[in-house]
Amino acid sequence: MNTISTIRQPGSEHDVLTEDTGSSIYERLRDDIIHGRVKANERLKVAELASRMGTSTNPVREALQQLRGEGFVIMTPNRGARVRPIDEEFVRDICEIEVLIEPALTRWFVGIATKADVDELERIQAEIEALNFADEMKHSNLDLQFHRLMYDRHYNRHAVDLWVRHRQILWAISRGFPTSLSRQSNVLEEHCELIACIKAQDPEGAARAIGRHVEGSGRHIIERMRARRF
Amino acid sequence: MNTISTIRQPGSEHDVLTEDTGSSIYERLRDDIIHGRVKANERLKVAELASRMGTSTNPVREALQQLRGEGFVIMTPNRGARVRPIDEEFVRDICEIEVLIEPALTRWFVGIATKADVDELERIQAEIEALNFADEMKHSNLDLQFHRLMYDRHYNRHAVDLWVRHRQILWAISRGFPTSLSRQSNVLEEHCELIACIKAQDPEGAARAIGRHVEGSGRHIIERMRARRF
DNA sequence: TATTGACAAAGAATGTACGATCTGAAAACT
DNA sequence: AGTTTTCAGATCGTACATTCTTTGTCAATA
Repeated sequence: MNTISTIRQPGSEHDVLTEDTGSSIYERLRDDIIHGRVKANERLKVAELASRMGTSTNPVREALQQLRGEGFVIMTPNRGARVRPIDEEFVRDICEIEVLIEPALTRWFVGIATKADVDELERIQAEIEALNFADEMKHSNLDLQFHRLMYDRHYNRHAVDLWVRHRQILWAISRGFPTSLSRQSNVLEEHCELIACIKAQDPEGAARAIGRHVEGSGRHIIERMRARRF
Repeated sequence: MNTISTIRQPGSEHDVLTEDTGSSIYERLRDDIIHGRVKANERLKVAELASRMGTSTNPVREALQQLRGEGFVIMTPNRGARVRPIDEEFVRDICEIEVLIEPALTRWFVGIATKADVDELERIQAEIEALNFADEMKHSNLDLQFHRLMYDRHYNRHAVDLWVRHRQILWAISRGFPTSLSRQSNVLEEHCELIACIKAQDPEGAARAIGRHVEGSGRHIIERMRARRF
């Protein structure tokens, strides 16, 4: 039923609390991994992390277990945890999965979208265009609103959760990366095309549009990752 | 609620050593959740679980964190862990995702399959037919071999991991459920159709076949779950 | 002399115990 | 009756013990 948002949402309003409150030692570890601040396959020693985080070992252990469950670290018995590499392949894999899932979610949305929904999508899109990528965080929030409007009511909560998680990862990776001008115009164009298909009650067209959207987004992130290499 | 996890699994095919070491307390908890031996949204108290498992609280805490990462339990700060409900919707959700992913994996396999691969598939299929669902565990292993042959070499490790996890969940749920005769014949037929499409180098046909296979499997599990209700 | 093997010691992960802190609800009070 | 207080129960954090892995040294042999 409504397992609504029992899942934590690190994205929106973080920071500020920061400090060593330990509330986010999981997030700090996750961020370090995603952003590549710890090398791939590097060993994660609990004692070392604990002293760095300013806590004892137990919270670190539990954070590592959670990350293990999410697939970010790989643990072998009596041999500790290692960082799962977050490389271009990882991004490609995630995006390929999303290329399969998001069109399905979108196709369903076309069937249940009301006039109010379309109006709301156009309103958000207008805001996005007005902002014009000036503020990375605001843009991300608007983009999230845009897609959330389509997916949030879907009955397949598991698929939506997967989408949320993948999106968080991709966003964390691409945070700080500048968006190229060509990608900017593509994003706007793809959103508009999507809205047009929804208006026209064209599920297949909408699915294709979102497929291109996801694929383009993934390609852009990978290019940025390659560029950072130097 | 009394003897939740004290039941020994007779056919547990784990390689000797695991036994009651730390990782198995994770498996026991996971099994209890998947099989519905703990009620949905029921609170999981670490001390209680620890005494039942015969260990101290720390291993339990870490197991819970891992389960949290995998989405089986929901944790809120200072308020502990609750069981995420594993119901028909959950199974349906997982299957719908697999209906999207597995055809993609299969489509790719058709492009790289060799004659040796086809021979191996046919050999396994012959074994399955010879066994004819006489031994649930053996059948499951053969079926796993069959699909693993197709997926294991895929470049998208993330998608394959997702498939493995989903398969484990579905298998854990359906373990002990008898397979209806109609489902049995469908399984054999779908496998053969799949092999035929691979031989004929027909990716789309193979994708459709595996799609039906997954969908039929999911429907069968859900029907069995409903039947158990009474 | 160089290589290999055993063995001991350091390092790290896992398990146990206990104290601190928070939550939830019943009991006491105005 | 509604509000506050109190207290048991549970979670979370710290410290320590145990067990396993890894490393480094030294001796024996070719």
